[in-house]
Amino acid sequence: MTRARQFDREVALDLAMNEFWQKGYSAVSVKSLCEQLGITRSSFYHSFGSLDALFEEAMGLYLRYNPMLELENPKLTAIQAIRRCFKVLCKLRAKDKEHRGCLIMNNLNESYAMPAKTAKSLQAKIDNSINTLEATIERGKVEGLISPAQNSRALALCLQSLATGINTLSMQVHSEEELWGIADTTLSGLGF
Amino acid sequence: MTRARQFDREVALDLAMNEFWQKGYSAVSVKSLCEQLGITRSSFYHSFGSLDALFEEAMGLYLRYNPMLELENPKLTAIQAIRRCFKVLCKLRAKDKEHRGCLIMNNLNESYAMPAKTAKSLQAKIDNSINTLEATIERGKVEGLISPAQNSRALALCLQSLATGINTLSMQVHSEEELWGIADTTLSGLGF
DNA sequence: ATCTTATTGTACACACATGTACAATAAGAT
DNA sequence: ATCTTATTGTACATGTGTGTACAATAAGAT
Repeated sequence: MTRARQFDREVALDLAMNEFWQKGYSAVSVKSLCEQLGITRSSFYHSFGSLDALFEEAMGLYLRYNPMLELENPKLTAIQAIRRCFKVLCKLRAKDKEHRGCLIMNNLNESYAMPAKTAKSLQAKIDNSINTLEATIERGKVEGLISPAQNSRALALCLQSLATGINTLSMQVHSEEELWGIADTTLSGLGF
Repeated sequence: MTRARQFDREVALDLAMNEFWQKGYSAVSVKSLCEQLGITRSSFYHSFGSLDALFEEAMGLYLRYNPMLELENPKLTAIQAIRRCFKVLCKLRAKDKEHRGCLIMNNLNESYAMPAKTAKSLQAKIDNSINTLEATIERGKVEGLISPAQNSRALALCLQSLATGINTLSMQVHSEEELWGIADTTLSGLGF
């Protein structure tokens, strides 16, 4: 019917995700990606449309391994889920040999270099994380594990702050034990 | 004796600091700075040597208003100093109309784009922050306000994580009360 | 064998940025 | 008035990146 693509789109997307993760949005160019992939820019624009579109796709791929997904695990109580979520986060960050932290957080401060739409999409992912945490805390109240007197939104912000802190610190603190120490101590202090 | 400089070096440094703060290291160019200052690149290189050297100077200027300086206030106990430090941080971040977060933290993930020396200098500032926190906790132990059974390094990492979290969250959460809510709740949980 | 069409190759016309070189300038000391 | 010297103006040579345009290619359906 039509000429077949000569490169693997999945491989390209994976490379892009890792480039954005390691180097950050503004240090990734269409040209450098194409050189690494051995394809022409012509092919690139045809397959991905634009660098921003690819960045969006890369974020999507990245979030397929989001520790926050643990929060939706129905077999766990809210508190178990939250603790599990942070445990997985610490393990994931410590396991990363390149200590890249979190793709989403790392790129938040590069919003300025992005088209407004892309920057908003990035921020929305963080809002979404806060909302998921808040919903989980609400679930904990229903389960009777968290006092209804607590402010769910405020607690969710504490947890989001903790996640951010661990993500960033993981770039300099490489031991899973030390990272989990931060999470465990802070979570316990917050009553989780 | 010799021809006088036709622009204000302090003004230029201040502009540079704000550019690095808002846009991040890799989005700031010698050219754009010069255009904003109305000077030639020739003058720029003469006065500052290089963009990296200017970045170092800008970090120095930025850190003159570092909330962590509260930790060295001799009139406060270790715990008072730590709480004051976070109070000041929240106030500072909320007061920033542009919600830029922290210059140092924001640029950590752009390390890849910097010369190795600059990246190390940046990371050293974070290490230094952790060490200052740890020293303050040690002081708290001497003062009898913190149990000697606590792991100072681990607690310092918790606080550094909290500071990072607040810095980052402040880009999306603009209310001082909400930011201080995170700090206060987490600090209390940690025993501060 | 021919046709359709997504994909690929090549080229153009820009824009932005870098670092250096060298001559022109001007402030103030002699 | 002249001299010294940091500063400034202008130019060069180069590198990197962007987005588009158009022709060449090739896989598979007819």
